[in-house]
Amino acid sequence: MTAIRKQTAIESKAFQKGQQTKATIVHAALGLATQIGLEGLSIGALAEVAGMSKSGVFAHFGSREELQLSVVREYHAVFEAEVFLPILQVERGLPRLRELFANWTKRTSAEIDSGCLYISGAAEFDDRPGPVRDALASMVKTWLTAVHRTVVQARDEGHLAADMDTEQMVFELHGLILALQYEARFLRSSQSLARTAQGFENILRRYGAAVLPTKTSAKKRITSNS
Amino acid sequence: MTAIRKQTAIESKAFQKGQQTKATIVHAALGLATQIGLEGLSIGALAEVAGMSKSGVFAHFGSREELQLSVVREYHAVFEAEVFLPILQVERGLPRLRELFANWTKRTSAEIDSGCLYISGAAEFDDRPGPVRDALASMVKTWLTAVHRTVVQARDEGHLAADMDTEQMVFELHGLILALQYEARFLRSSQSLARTAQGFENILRRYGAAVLPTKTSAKKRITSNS
DNA sequence: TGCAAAATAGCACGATCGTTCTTTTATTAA
DNA sequence: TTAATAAAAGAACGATCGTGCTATTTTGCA
Repeated sequence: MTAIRKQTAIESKAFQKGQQTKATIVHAALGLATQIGLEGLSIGALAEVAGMSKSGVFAHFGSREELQLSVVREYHAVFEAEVFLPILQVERGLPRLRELFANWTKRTSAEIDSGCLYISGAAEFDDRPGPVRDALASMVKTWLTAVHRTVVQARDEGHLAADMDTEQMVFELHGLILALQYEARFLRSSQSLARTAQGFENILRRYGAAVLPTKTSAKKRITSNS
Repeated sequence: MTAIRKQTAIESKAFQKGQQTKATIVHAALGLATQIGLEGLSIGALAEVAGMSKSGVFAHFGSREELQLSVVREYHAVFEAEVFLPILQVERGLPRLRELFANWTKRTSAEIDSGCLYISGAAEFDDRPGPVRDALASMVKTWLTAVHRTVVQARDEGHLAADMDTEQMVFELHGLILALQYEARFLRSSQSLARTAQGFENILRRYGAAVLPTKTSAKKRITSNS
């Protein structure tokens, strides 16, 4: 039974306890970072909430910057799994665009307790060059590109005006999300969610969405529309 | 001549050297805070750029928090003088609203080198209760109220649709500014300024601005319009 | 010019920061 | 079960943080 296993330490999954606790640490670090910011994230405080020693935490990353990068990557994975991947199940065009914005809104507003790292990180690192800033900007651009692609698809499906400015629409959608985060999270305004939804409808109307199906009836009405 | 002056130290402007250097310190602190954030602002670094000792700087405020509050108040004064006060010279209605947004945009985009404290501060203090957060939120609300008042005036002048949602319009305008700051300052996008201007025109059109006078011809055309 | 008070500097404190090194504990493979 | 190795802890470092205390310098008025 023991002789059967011939795998070396390199090709095996051996010594994987570290990876597991590292994942736990990164998860805790993301929670801290979304509350007090990536710059406010300290190894000492992280060790305390993780129930470990400072050096124990530190050994997993080798530097504070690498810890920050791990947190950014973790947030990217969470954001992708929660906002982006689900919309691929919805048919292209306006339905998918609606689903995208709904998820995006949900993520931003649900984060009244946790905060959006893409937004707080931008404020913290817009004057701080380095790998963390690069990673953040790269991931945000990736996401905005995905948003743009979804808009283009909606236009190509005939759900938006053919001569519309797709990048302009992405810019305005982004503004709605940022205003939602700002007014809901910082100003504690309770109406931000409704204003965001209304703003989305206003933008859709302007960019030539002939039919404005509701989220529930979107899929069937659009297919019979194109 | 000397006997005439009977003022005490309290009612006189005597010993005002301190006020002067304090103003210099706050000005330098504002420069630092807009670059590295209110939380990143340290007394040691501030003393260095001010050419003073740490304790010399500290004595003017008594605490770090009071220093942060002074910086916030200073930014409020700068913002008011630069963005708000000038628009009062322009006649009420759409012309003033245009001027307001132009100044706001200018302030945000010109701050590609200095940063907007209302935005970075919101990201830093949305989860940090205390006097600094309260001061920031209060001043932002004051400004947004002024924006709303300007919108209401434009509607009452007949320059916007009578049944429009004024608060919704302020929300969307705010979103444009936030998107401008985000994409210009963090993502280094060169097109943000044009997108912001285009977004403003789109919003104006949606909220029923019948005539869309250019900035230069705004004043005369509007008076003959109402 | 001299005197009082304000303004600034100097110094030191406890705390926390990121990081390095050494030692101990936990885990895995043989 | 034992040897090898990963994982975690412990301790200490230089630096910087905010802040208090005590001198020293500068300022403003008589």
